[in-house]
Amino acid sequence: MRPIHPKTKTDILEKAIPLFARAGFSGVTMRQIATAIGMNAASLYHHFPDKQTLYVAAVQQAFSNREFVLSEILSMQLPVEEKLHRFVKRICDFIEEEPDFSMLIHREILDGDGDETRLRLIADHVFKNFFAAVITMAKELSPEKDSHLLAFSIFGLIVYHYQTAPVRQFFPGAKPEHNDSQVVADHITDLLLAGLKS
Amino acid sequence: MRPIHPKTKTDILEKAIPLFARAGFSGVTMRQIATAIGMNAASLYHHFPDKQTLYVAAVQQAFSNREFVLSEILSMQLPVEEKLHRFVKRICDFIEEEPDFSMLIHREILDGDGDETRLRLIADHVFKNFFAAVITMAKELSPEKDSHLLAFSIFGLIVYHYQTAPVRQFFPGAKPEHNDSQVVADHITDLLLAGLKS
DNA sequence: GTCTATAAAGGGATAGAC
DNA sequence: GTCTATCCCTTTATAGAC
Repeated sequence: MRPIHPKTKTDILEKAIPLFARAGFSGVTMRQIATAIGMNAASLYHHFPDKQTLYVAAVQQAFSNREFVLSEILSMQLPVEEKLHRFVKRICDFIEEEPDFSMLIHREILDGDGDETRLRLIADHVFKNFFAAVITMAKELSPEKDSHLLAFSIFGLIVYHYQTAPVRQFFPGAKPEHNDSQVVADHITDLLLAGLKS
Repeated sequence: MRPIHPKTKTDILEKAIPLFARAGFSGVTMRQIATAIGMNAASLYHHFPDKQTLYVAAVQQAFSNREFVLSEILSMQLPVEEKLHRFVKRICDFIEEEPDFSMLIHREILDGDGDETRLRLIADHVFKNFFAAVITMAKELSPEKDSHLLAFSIFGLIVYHYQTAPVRQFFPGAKPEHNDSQVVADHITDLLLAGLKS
């Protein structure tokens, strides 16, 4: 007589996450979610009172258990240059492995503009650990700079590259290897360490 | 007996742009657009055959006549450091002045993933001139680097900062002046020129 | 060129059988 | 816990008067 409810509920959310990530709240219907799971739309209402609640639960589900290990890299006994490189590479790999997660954050920042609750969810659940790690990393490299601006600059360099990946292919100089995390991480690390004048 | 049609059609698009920018295609109804203009929803169908056509026209309208002058800065007789700074500042100011435009690009890259036509529209109409200017700038500063990666890195540094503005306030170290284009441009220029080790 | 009225379809949500 | 059936409202889109 074990409860099997938790699994079912989580199954729904896991199937809903990629749908919401790709089309947004108003771009996905309850019928589409139900079809993706292989159940009837009415059955969703047994697990969630309404679409909004299901959506918020899906976002929270997507944002939980993603506290991946940047701190591990920070505590390594390595030159800071090597640390930074591993650090950037780790974030690149994560974004490549979890495209739905990245798209959902991207979309939440866009759609949640003005909704403090939604934005705080991202800030607290998603970025908090990332951010703390980047701050630590940045201070080790450049203690006198504004760490807030610097942390978002480092994130931006990485994230924007993947955000624009679908459209980058149409620009001059685009190469297949520009989507290789090793190449991207090398480029970003080099730029961060030495700047344009290197 | 002058034709007043063009004006009316453009008026509709100009009112629709901010709505689509903030809520996306499926987040905006024909009634909302009509209300924003002060006309009946049915009347919209006199100007556009359907919602999809109106949307595409709105995006094209938003993306046209935005060829702002970066080339002017490039041709100035100034030290490259000063050029870069003006260049970055110019882009920051533009994003601040045209938040709808920036949000619409942001949203189109997200939603248009996989749709080659929509992505090409962005590539050709919006970024083409930006991109060419950044390439020129980057090559002047750092001819041996990969100019494609570099151009997107420079864009990314600037754009990501504004993208995350609504959520940045919830992070440690956030200050009001982080939303001042002068402060942002100074930070980014410094980082690009000298890197973290400065 | 804009309106009212309305058709036709879609989508959120509920009732109740199993 | 899932299904069928259905309600009801919204939305896209059309028809036709003015």
